[in-house]
Amino acid sequence: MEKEVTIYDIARQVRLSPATVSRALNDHPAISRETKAMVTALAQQMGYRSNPFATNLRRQRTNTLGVIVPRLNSIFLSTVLAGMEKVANAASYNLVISQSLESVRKEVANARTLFDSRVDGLLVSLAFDTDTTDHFEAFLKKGIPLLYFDRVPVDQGMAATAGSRLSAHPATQVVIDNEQASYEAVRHLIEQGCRRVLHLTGNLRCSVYADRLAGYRRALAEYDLAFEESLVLETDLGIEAGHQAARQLQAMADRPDGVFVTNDFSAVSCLAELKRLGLRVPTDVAMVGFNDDPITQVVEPALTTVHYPGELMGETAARALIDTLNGAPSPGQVVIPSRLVVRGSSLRRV
Amino acid sequence: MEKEVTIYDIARQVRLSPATVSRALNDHPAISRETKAMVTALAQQMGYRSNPFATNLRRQRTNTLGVIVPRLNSIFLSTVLAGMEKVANAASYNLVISQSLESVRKEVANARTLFDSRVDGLLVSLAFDTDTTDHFEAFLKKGIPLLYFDRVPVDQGMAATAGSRLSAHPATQVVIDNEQASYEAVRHLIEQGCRRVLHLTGNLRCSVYADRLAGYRRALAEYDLAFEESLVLETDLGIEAGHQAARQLQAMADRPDGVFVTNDFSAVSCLAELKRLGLRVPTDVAMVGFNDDPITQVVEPALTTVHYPGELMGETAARALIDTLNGAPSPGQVVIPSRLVVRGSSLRRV
DNA sequence: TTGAAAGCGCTAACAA
DNA sequence: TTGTTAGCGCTTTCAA
Repeated sequence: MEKEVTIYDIARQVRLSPATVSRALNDHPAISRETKAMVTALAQQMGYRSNPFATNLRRQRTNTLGVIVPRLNSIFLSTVLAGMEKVANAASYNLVISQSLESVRKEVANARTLFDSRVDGLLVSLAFDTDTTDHFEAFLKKGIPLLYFDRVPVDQGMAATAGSRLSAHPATQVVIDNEQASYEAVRHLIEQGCRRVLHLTGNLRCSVYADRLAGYRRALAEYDLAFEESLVLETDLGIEAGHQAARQLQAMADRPDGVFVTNDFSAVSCLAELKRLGLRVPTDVAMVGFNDDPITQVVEPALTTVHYPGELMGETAARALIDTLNGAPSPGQVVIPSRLVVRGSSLRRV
Repeated sequence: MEKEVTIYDIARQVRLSPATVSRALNDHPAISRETKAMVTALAQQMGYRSNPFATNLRRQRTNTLGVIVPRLNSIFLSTVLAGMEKVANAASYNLVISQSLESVRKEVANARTLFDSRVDGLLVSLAFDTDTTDHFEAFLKKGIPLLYFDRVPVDQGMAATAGSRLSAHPATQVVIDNEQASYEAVRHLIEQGCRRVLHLTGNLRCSVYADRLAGYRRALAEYDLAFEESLVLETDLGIEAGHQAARQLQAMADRPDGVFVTNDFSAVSCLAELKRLGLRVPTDVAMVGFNDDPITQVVEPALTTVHYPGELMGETAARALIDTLNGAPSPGQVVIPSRLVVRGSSLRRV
């Protein structure tokens, strides 16, 4: 374990003060070309590496962004993270990632940890059961920029803020227009001839699912179709939820002829079970999923779904946060485009 | 932006020295109960939070583990990361995660960044085309523990070290026995009556794929089946690779009756294409995948695969690294159990 | 263009 | 059981 080289060591060698070395290394304008060249070369040669703790201690910033996601092992979230990492890395920020495992308790703890480790900014997608943002107040109080992405606080969902462009809450948010995307998905099913559309979804306290339900209702209303409480299945969107939904659907007296699932994985498992039960997709039941998970393209029939650009969302969120850190004003709410991708599972009219 | 509370502020209030406050806060044995209680209470009340940079600068450690993975948006890797995060978090370590995007160049850059940010330890799964570990030498030289998981340096794969329990390289590694897992998968196909088994795999310079090929060969040899170069397809294991493999298989003169794919996603896309081409699975072609991705259970027929416990691997790796940091000797090579999960895609004899 | 000096907040050896 | 003191490595104000 060798001794670390410091700017003092370099200073001694070049017979300059540590201050000058520091300036030279930081490309300070007041330092002469030659000095800079000399110092840089020597630093390189001596294997110098700056000590970020000393720097951070001095500068009072960390060049680190905190991230809290519900889970790491989801293809959507890891794609978002990949986008964030790309942008953060390019701007020489590190990402400290933690997962709430869909529990507010853990989310609160994570927030606390990240606050204590003094991240320069925070990127958050909320847990299933988070219904308050009190645990993020500390960041706002300290002026640490906070950005919500995808699952934002409920009172900030698209449906809630529609009409009032500005949210009272000072945090930036990056979302897709879940209400509209859902509306289009359901409208598509109706246009394919569906009259009873089952809606298999997640926790409705979550902004994304609440907004999607709103879009579902809007589409029904527009086509004068009655909204039925019993056609909305609130589940954990797991593999089992899909199977069960299929069985429920089949058992219904007035059998639905369309299913809109807010998650591809669940949709695919529902589709598989429907086929097993002898129902034809899309003939008997047309289906639309959500996310455009790669899985949609390997099932038979391929699943119609809402394309949801995870990587772009991650990039956008990271970029927005870093911009804020650099003094730009908060962009408020950024809406990432999404679109319906029509495939075999919903195409009935040829 | 309020002023931060420091131990000096607390010290002033309780009329003690900063050193005592520091000790009290760190639960130092030499400090009296009452003092501790008093200090802790006041700290809490004043909204004190320790400054990790000062601490790190002083202690010369960061309580941070670096992670380099090929990609973030893979269900397997994000599951591994989830496991790591859980363990690290519990031991109050932060994870700084970066992705190499399967490129050595980026991997080298990431290693450099993490080295400079002085992580206490490093967890690495190598990129596709990494064939040297020179860029990690700096860590070893500085005595920073290094642990490889899943994709380890080639000269350290199971096949290479079989027999010689100890590797010359000082880095710990956490892997599954790819050679054995692959052997069992192929043996299973053979026992189901397959005589020509196509092997769709990834970059053979990667330890995992090289080892799996070795297992494939061993199984063939054991049953006196000839090894044919042309039956090994080295691809990027993407969705297209699966499709293409299916088409190639169909076009072969002496058509293979089994396929062993080293990745479920690719396997599933191959399966879908085989069905499209009119081949029956498992009757005409029996299939086995690798990873036990949830996707395997929603396809028809369900895919036989090698269960590969990502979360456990992540937990084990993080724990091993942290143990090393706490002075435990390196466990050398840790082998995580894996097992063949037989499902419909390979079951021919009833 | 460069240097001196102070200080960021904390910990630990040594002393009491 | 507590205090004194020095210093981790860096940046920055002020002065030259």
